[in-house]
Amino acid sequence: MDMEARLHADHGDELRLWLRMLTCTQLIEQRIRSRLRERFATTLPRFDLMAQLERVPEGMKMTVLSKRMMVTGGNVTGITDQLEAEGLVQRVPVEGDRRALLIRLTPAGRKVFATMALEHEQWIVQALGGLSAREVETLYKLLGKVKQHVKQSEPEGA
Amino acid sequence: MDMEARLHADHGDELRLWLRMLTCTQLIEQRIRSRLRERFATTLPRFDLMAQLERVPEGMKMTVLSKRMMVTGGNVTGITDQLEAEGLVQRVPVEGDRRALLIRLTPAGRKVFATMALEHEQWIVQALGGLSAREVETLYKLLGKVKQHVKQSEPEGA
DNA sequence: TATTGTTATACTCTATAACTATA
DNA sequence: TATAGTTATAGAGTATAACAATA
Repeated sequence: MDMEARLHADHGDELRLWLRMLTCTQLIEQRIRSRLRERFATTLPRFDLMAQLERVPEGMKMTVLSKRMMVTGGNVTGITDQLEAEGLVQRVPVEGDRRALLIRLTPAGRKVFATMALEHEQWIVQALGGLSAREVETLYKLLGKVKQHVKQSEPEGA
Repeated sequence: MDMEARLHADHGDELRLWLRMLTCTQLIEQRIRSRLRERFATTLPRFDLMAQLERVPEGMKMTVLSKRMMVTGGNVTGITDQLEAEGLVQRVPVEGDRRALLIRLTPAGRKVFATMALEHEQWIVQALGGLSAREVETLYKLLGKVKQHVKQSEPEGA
């Protein structure tokens, strides 16, 4: 085997791994999406936004939320509009910067989210039920490496 | 700790793992999508459809393609229409069943795909470059378990 | 009756870019 | 000038369901 062939030799392994990552994620994600729709008439981005807020009672600025959710700002505005209209989140002025807003869960939003989150967690546990606690940990660590490396090698900007 | 608390005790691990899976996949997927757009003016589903066909020179029926791509039939028709209009795939009648069609890559499509696939593979290798060959293998195996378990516990139908 | 593929539709999610109001 | 958030737009991606032709 010459140098160049060797250079590309086992790249098929990475490709196979990527395709499997995609398949697993899509399988689970599709199920979560349809259950969120059926059970709670909501969507994954809406659930995701609420999940982000749930950890930070004082609220979160749009910019931060946008980065966390990995989508651009306009989208966060749209989802926030929906949830605010339903009384699940509220926009709160930020002292000292009149441009900024904190988005936070309302008490009603917190209650609704708690119900959804409980069931959501069960779906996940069920989906990942084929793994031992040790395997879950191993996967978590290895994907941590992937995440770190990908973020590090970001194509600039982001 | 009582029984019920123990029952739910380490479910947080599964949830954390799921969120990390989602993050990793989205990070890489977003990058792939934007590069496919910039470099080849195409989309992930279009690339995916061609990738499925590339392995099967004689072509693949719409139904099979639909299952492989994990989307419903109407979408496959749409993407196929686009690619056929560009001369990258063709619809071929199936002997013995006049309802069915085989979709296959044209020689032009095969050529175009080869170019894209080469670059695409490099993107993936780059994204997963933080892992050793051994870690790639471990991840692949563990995700294989996940995939198997999820498919097994399918909510019927599919 | 069931299956294959198509059509029509509607909705969610998304990025982009122009815009405003503050800083 | 730069930043925070909004608005407007266009397109990707998807599921659903009714449909025609064939099995």
